[in-house]
Amino acid sequence: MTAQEDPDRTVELLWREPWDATSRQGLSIGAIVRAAVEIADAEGIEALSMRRVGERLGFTGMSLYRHVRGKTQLVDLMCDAVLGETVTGTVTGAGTVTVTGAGAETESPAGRSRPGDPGDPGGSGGSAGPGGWREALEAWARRYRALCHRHPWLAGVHGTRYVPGPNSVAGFEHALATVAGTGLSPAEMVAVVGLVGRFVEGEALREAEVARIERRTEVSEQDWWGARESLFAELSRYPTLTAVWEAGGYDEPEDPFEFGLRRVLDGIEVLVRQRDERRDEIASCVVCGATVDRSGTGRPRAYCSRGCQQRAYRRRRSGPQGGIRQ
Amino acid sequence: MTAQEDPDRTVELLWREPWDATSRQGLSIGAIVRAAVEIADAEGIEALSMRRVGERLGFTGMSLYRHVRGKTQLVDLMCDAVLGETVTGTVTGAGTVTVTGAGAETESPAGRSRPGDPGDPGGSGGSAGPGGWREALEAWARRYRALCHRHPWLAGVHGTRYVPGPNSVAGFEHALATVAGTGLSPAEMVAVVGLVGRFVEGEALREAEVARIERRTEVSEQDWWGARESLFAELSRYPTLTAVWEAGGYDEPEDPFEFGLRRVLDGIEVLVRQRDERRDEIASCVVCGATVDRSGTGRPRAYCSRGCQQRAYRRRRSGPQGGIRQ
DNA sequence: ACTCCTTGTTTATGGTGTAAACAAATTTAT
DNA sequence: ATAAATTTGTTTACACCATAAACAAGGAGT
Repeated sequence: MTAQEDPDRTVELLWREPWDATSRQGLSIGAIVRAAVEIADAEGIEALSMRRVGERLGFTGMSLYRHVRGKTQLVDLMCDAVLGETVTGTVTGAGTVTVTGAGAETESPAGRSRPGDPGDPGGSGGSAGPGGWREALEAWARRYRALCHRHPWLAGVHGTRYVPGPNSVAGFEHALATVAGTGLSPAEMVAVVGLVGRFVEGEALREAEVARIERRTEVSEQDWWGARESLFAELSRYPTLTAVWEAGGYDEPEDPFEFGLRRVLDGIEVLVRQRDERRDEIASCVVCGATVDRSGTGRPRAYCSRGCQQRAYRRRRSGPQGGIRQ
Repeated sequence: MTAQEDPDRTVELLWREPWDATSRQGLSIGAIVRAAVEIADAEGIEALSMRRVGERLGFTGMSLYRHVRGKTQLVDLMCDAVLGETVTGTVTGAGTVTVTGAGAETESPAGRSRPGDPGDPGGSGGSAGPGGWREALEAWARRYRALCHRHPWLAGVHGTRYVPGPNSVAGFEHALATVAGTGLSPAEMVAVVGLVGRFVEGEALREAEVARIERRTEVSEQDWWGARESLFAELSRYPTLTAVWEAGGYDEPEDPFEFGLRRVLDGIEVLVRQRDERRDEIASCVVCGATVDRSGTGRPRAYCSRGCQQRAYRRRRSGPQGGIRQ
């Protein structure tokens, strides 16, 4: 979903509006989002319609439009609501989803999770010392996957212009912290987190689809493929495929998530090791590339001079080149 | 899409039916699929409807149902049609898509590509000697990505029960051949190809979505994020994110595809090297794990005894454990 | 000439998101 | 207290969508 219209209103809703403020006749954003999540969890995102949500709450479908701009915005809110789940908490039951959306400035008592909190989608702890980044990043990936399992529609809904809410950003912050101090450049850190995040989403998407179809058609993946004899008859003309098949390549398949995650993390580790080698070498200015004095103590300098520091600042002010995404 | 109903009919259509057989009043499967691809290419998959396809051909929407079971089957056919494109060929123009579906057994003159053909979606050449697997696999990934660029709906439509057609299988065969002879186990070969394939699809999905939204809303990704000042105001409380931002992590972002592909291939290379080390060591029986005699010459044995070979055979006969997917 | 089959059309059903007009109730201003 | 304004939910309407079912017309086989 894309929040195509009025993303600023979505930001407002996500970050500054109290979701539990019930209107005169009892409708509230929190209730709407919660009902929508319940429907999507139980029957899939394609079963989610404005009418369904409204009627579940005892209203008409159109009543929602007084609180929410439209369906795409509702989905945006659903995403962040769900991303705010405590990792250990129960999930899809009626009203279990924590959708408190109290103001960010006001330290509300029933406040939401903050970056670094054990309750954020990132979970506990940052990078646990040098070399600990891998365990932490892997754990983050697994928690994210578990979340996608609990809400099978989530992975299929994350768009490129998804407006990030507090819970989404908290998770991203945690993941970034995970690879901080590895010697990766800032851009590489962002890329690493994005890569792992999209990997998880991709795999979760498959897994969710398999589960959904198996439930709907009541025929397992294995049975379905086993019944495709008319297809297998055509496959004997492909030598490599046949060889792989006959060598038992499909008897005990690798788990796609486990296999993929290991490969991706291995690939990242290769990069980290590369950067690690150069960490102690001469640093270069981020702007002009000139060598930077290493005083040996304190925070290492990023710029060779005040001039370059200022140039970097001006460049930043002109706006980002790509979106901030999880 | 899932081909939920009557997949055997889809197999029939993909592998054995001639698509160019025009009926009395001029409708044919080939024409239908071609028109559908044109619409989806030009206006996105969400603009594709049975009515649109029918009317583009001068018929009603219902007329299609005499040739195609329903929309999901049509999408399945579209996939394989598009997967059959010559890599170098032109693309989205009217009628350029090669959707010849002549029989597989009969060597039709305007026949489709075969595994290993330079014209298959896999492209030319298998693994180019030892160590060449990486270049070949990378090239395959890039071709697949290019295909997804030409048909932005493709990546978002590949499901787990997608019925593979001849072009799809040819591409898969090629990719498998790419990693044959690396010392990977058959199951690992399948997993590697699946990982890379899904990575490409995932990235292509994002790229397609960005392009689609940018075209529809006429505001670039950069401009859109630049306009989210009300959001940025909230972000200063996240220390790592702020640090990354201030260090210029978003000034020159890594290209997600290039970065990710390198990581994934690096990760695979780690695995390949692991297997390579053990290649010359003592092999173990695939079934019972016992050591296998290495005669030193000829094809290395996979089983320790005739008994284990037979057991493996019976296990294979009972059907596959997972689907064959690209 | 008669029947059967193929193919395209018409009609109908139940679903979707949401714009616009409307009605009631509460809040605010006077 | 009274009137105006605002909020909030409802009704109606529109333009789509996939597709089931009945129907009509033409060709092929006998």
